[in-house]
Amino acid sequence: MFIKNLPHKTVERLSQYRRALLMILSKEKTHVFSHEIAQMLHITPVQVRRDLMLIGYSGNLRKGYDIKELIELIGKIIDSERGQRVAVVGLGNLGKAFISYFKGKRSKLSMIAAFDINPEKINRVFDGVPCYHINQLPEIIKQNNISIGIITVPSEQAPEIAESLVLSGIKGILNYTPKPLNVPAYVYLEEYDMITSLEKVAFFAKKNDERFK
Amino acid sequence: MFIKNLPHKTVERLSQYRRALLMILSKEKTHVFSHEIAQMLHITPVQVRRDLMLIGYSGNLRKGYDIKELIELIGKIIDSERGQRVAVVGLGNLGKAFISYFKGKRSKLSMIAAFDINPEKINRVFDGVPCYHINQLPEIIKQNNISIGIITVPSEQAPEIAESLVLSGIKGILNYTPKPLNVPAYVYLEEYDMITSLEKVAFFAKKNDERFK
DNA sequence: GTCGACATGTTAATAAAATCACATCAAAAA
DNA sequence: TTTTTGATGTGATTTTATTAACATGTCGAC
Ligand SMILES: NC(=O)c1ccc[n+]([C@@H]2O[C@H](COP(=O)([O-])OP(=O)(O)OC[C@H]3O[C@@H](n4cnc5c(N)ncnc54)[C@H](O)[C@@H]3O)[C@@H](O)[C@H]2O)c1
Ligand SMILES: NC(=O)c1ccc[n+]([C@@H]2O[C@H](COP(=O)([O-])OP(=O)(O)OC[C@H]3O[C@@H](n4cnc5c(N)ncnc54)[C@H](O)[C@@H]3O)[C@@H](O)[C@H]2O)c1
Repeated sequence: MFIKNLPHKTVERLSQYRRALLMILSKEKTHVFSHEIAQMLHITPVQVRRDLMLIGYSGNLRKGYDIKELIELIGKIIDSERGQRVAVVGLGNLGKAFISYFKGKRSKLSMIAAFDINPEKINRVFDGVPCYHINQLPEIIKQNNISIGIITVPSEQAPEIAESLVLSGIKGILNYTPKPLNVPAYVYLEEYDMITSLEKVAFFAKKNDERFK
Repeated sequence: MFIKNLPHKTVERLSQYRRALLMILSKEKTHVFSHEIAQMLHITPVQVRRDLMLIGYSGNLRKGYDIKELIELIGKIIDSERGQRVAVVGLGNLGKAFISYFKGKRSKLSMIAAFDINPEKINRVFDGVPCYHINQLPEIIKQNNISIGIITVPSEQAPEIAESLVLSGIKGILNYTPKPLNVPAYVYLEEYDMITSLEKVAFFAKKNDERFK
């Protein structure tokens, strides 16, 4: 299912809605109100309703939104119909955290492979995901039609890993390294840095503190 | 130093600028142009100049911006003068990843303590950070005047940890758990979920793929 | 010296995101 | 029945963020 020009922020929230809905889904509770979703995510009910409007979903005026239906619809919109395959490069603390968190989650996304350079990790299976030597990356990526790569190697290695991923035909990269990467325009790149998040919290915590004093 | 109403996004980028600048700082290279910063972070030079304008920094028309000066100024704005102390709750994969990444980074932010419930981790030092039993949390937080908490425990435990942090007087929380938390308005809360990032990449990778075909 | 190349700094315009305000409706209560 | 309550859906508006446009300034080449 395709909806033209869904705003970036809406896409992000749809993913969050789904996560939150999966969490409260149960036999007893089949419906949910916009203000309930809103409260969970610390946003306004209007925002929720507007997002759902954009994806063309209508709730029941008296009961709210059908949780199961909504989860499915969100899937139809943000997931790729044929599924997408994912690999993690760098099976250290962060790589492991990701894989173990990912395990057992829903999905059209499947975690297919990990890569590392450390012999102790290679040819072993971590949380259901096999780890290969980094040299095998191009081969495995192509063979399995993996389209998304997550980079969690030490930052100095990040650029060469990114290049290798791109050359192997990857379509999207999620970079957890603080090293800024350069990729062609047809590859979608997202970067995240924990310290930026922390500094943001620090800044607004300090500001809040002054305000509420 | 205080600048009224710095936009959220600008605060975020200032942190990123500093990180990038620290990375390229060297004896040979003392100055940098807005387009160089922009390229590293995949934004436009105008955006960079505008942000720097907002914090009142002027560059040299011919040489660009003085890297050292700029790093310092950003610090004056986003850091708290007296410094802020940080604790990590849950010393698992993610908690460790954070601490080891944090180590050796600049800072008015100091990582003071970790907390866990696993006896094997308690009373040991990980990457310079001592780990205490979770029961000691209120005491240690208060004693050390820790104002920021990072939550990386299993998600079921997150709400009680958050409550305990709030009761101990914390000012900001960074939650890596997928469980939505509720905290009073005077506590700044930031939540991050890797899977949302991944799903975003997946969505735009798929979209890009169609566009460039 | 003056011209061209190329930065910065800033105002104005545009775009993106969030919110307001209210029409609409379904069910419970009167 | 009729009224009240409390939800959804959405155009209009406001706020926030980004980009365009350009005035200004510096230096090197000619
Ligand atoms: N951005 C963030 O939020 C954040 C947070 C923590 C860590 N980090 C960064 O993420 C990266 C990983 O952190 P970590 O704590 O997991 O580190 P780690 O040292 O635990 O893991 C790195 C892994 O990469 C492997 N590796 C090294 N070189 C490799 C190569 N050429 N090819 C494949 N694998 C290779 C290592 O064997 C190791 O298993 C670091 O760059 C760190 O700075 C980022
Ligand atoms: N949001 C994300 O991006 C993301 C990514 C990966 C993991 N996670 C989440 O982060 C959390 C931690 O992930 P992980 O891979 O580090 O898990 P982990 O199991 O490796 O670590 C959890 C740690 O918390 C400790 N712990 C358990 N109960 C505790 C309590 N009551 N008090 C103090 N400590 C306690 C455990 O002993 C363990 O050391 C999980 O909730 C996971 O779902 C989130």
